[in-house]
Amino acid sequence: MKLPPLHAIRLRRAARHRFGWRSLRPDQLTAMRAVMRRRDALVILPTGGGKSAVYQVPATLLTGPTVVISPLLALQQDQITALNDRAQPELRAVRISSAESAGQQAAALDEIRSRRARFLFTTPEQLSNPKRLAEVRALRPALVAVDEAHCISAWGHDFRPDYLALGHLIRELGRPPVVALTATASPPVRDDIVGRLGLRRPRVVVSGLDRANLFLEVANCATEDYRWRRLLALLRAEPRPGIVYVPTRRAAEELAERLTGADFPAKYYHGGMPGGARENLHEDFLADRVPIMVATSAFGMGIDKPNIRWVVHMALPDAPDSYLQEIGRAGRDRGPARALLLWRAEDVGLRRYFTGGAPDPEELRDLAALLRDGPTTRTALRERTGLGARKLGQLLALLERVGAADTRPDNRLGSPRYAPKPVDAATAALAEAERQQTVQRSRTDMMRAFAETRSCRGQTLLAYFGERLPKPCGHCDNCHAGLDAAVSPAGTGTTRGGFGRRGGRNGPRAEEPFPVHSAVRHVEWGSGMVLGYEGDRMTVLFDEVGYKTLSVRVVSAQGLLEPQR
DNA sequence: CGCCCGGGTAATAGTACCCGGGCGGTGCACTATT
Repeated sequence: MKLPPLHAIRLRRAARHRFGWRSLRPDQLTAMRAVMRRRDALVILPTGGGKSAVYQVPATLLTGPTVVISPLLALQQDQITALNDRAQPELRAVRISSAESAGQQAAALDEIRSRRARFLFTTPEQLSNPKRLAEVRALRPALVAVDEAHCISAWGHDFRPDYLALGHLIRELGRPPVVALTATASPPVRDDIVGRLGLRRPRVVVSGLDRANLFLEVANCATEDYRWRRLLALLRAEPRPGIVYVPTRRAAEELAERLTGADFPAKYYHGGMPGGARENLHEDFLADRVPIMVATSAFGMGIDKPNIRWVVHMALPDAPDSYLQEIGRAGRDRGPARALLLWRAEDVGLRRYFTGGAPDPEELRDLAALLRDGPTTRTALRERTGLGARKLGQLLALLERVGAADTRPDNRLGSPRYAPKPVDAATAALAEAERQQTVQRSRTDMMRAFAETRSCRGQTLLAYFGERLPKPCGHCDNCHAGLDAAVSPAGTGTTRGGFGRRGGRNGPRAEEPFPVHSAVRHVEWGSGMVLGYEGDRMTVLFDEVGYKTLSVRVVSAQGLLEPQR
């Protein structure tokens, strides 16, 4: 039964007739065909790489509406507007969120029911309301698209706990096929998405993460003043617009003011600003009315602006995940763009703080005990424990992880039948928290290693994401300086202009004892996955201790790793 | 974890240092007032 080509034709036709897209790229088509065969998919494509099309085109061919779960209301608004401007009336998009009145929500459901609209945008928080879930279920969705799916991993564990329950919620929707979409996801984040959403043998589509038009530069700044002067140097040399990322809200406000005073007109943006102001700034930036945006990490998700010429980081990001996401906003028009990281060792302190400390074992134990009294709500638990919503969410996520808590279909929380005793649950949850923090710290370590490397930065960054760049990237400061060749031992180093000396052929080589992506075991750190090689260094991601960089020579000489099936 | 700031002390006039406390990111939804 060779149906796929037929789907390809139908998909291309739908893309052309329904949306006016004249061609589909192979990776888009691959993902769409998986959806048409009712298979789950995990799609990792750069923003602006036609991610939305992956669910929008199949949605026009399926019988039944498509539910789009997306993290930010502002982002949803943009997508809805784009769909309604472009698509035909019966393919309209509607939304259910806190921004709609009860009347508008009812009208939205009605439009879907009567087939005057096909896309329903909503949030995980909406679906976690049992009444809402039942309403959406009654619409018999044919497809669920989870946009910005990395939020499951980045936010679910503490910040927005409803993200963690998304898999359960989708099951309750009748479990239509699920397509999860994101611009960047490292291997553990991918695992987290697949696991949390309960994706079944998903088709994984990853497009190349390497961006040849993006020049990567890093400077270690001994002083704040040097950091400032490097920023000014870039601003004098480069066209606008651009984004300056800072670690705190206060820094955003102060730096914007300082820049404006120095004749570099800048605005600031952070999560503490009123919604209206944020919306206006967002619009102004998109419309080229803000030449320089100084912002915290609140700014940027879903910004699909082609002409951003540079992104500067005024501090070390918490992980390569965030870094790649943020620099990826530059140069979408494929024109030359710069990513400049200005960091100091002191930056790490703030990251350590954000990683958080150990939870209180007594609080964990008491909470586990309360859950055994029978299913209850978050609100009731908050009242009985006196914990804040945020903290409660964190503790519950940990207890769930160790089998001491579970979420019922009605969204109430209880204790599974064979749950461990509260004391044991607390011990296990504490260990789990420690593991998560260790992994998070190792991510920051990898970010720092990226900043400090004298090898090709493109290769280093991609190795973190489990991708192999066969040759030095040629678009980073180290490649440019010829450092990669000068410094690395008889490894990946090639002289500039001499790329490809070692070829780009696949397969393990003598100096690469384990294939990339193969499973290994370390005597002390347990099981892990080989992510990549760079000169004499190899990067391995361990389940328990996170990312580690090892010397290949030492690994081979001392037999530190062994292959694992 | 590491900063900034304020207050105290030491020491001898203007500055140097220590110590403790506070602060630091990301958003949904809901409620209560205007």
